[in-house]
Amino acid sequence: MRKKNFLEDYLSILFYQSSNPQSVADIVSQLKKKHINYHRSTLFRAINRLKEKGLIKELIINNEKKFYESATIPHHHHLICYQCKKIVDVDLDQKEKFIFNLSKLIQEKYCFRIKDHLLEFYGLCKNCQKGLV
Amino acid sequence: MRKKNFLEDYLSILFYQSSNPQSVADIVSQLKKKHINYHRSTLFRAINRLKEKGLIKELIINNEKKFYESATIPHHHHLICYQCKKIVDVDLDQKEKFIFNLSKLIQEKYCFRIKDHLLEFYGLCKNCQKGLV
DNA sequence: ATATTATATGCGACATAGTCGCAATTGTCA
DNA sequence: TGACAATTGCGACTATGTCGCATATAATAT
Repeated sequence: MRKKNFLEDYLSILFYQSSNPQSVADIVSQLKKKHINYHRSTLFRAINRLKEKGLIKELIINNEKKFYESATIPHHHHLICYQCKKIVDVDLDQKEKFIFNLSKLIQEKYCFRIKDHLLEFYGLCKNCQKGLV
Repeated sequence: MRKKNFLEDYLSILFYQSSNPQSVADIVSQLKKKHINYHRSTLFRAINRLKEKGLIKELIINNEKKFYESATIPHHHHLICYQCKKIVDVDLDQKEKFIFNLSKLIQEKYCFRIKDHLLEFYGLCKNCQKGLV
């Protein structure tokens, strides 16, 4: 490693501080507000580097673009609002144990070595429920 | 309804018969093999119509493109192989009850009205496990 | 039988996400 | 200082998906 990368450090902090998963587009607009301009490809590359280094994790929460969050956040799941697209972290102890057991059952039945899983809930957040009444 | 749509019927059958979720790209290449040529936009539109009619369901299983499967298939979950990208349906009774209970807990804790959920497992299928040894 | 009309289609433009190669820049270290 | 490795900008490219417009076509009403 020869050259120090300010952008990576900056993004690390940004991901660390943000409470919701971020897309590259989110990052771009946040940087724009602060008058920090990088070429799109540079941002994609920096984020890929962070991912390769294991500092952030890529999530699958919609099929339009990629979302990332800090890898320091413990494994958790998301509530995704159909209406306002907000993504909220879920934290409930009961989940993990069940998913662990379920994984074991599946490994046996399907001979599939499970490395990771994805559990997301879709619906309407508190705010958007009001809007519909 | 004025004009009968052959493409929709054709796609319905195709989705109904396919055992794995299909992307539009998958559909295109299947049709190409049979020398059936439609413009890309036509296929996208036909698939969207099927989705609106509730005949197929859109899945979120990776963040590159959309996948669809017949809506007649009962709700289930997928095993997705990192290596060969194969998508396998999982069927295990225990899941549903747990997810139902979990949903209830989340509704209470987060005031989030859950309409749908997504549970996918990622890892290595039987075949790709062999390849790695 | 013909006119009407809603729907389906092709074509192409456009938007967005993401990748890649190349050249130029820049920090680090010897 | 000079060499090296990594970062960056730029632009071309691919892929997915949407949309508007003109045209074609099947079903319906007259």
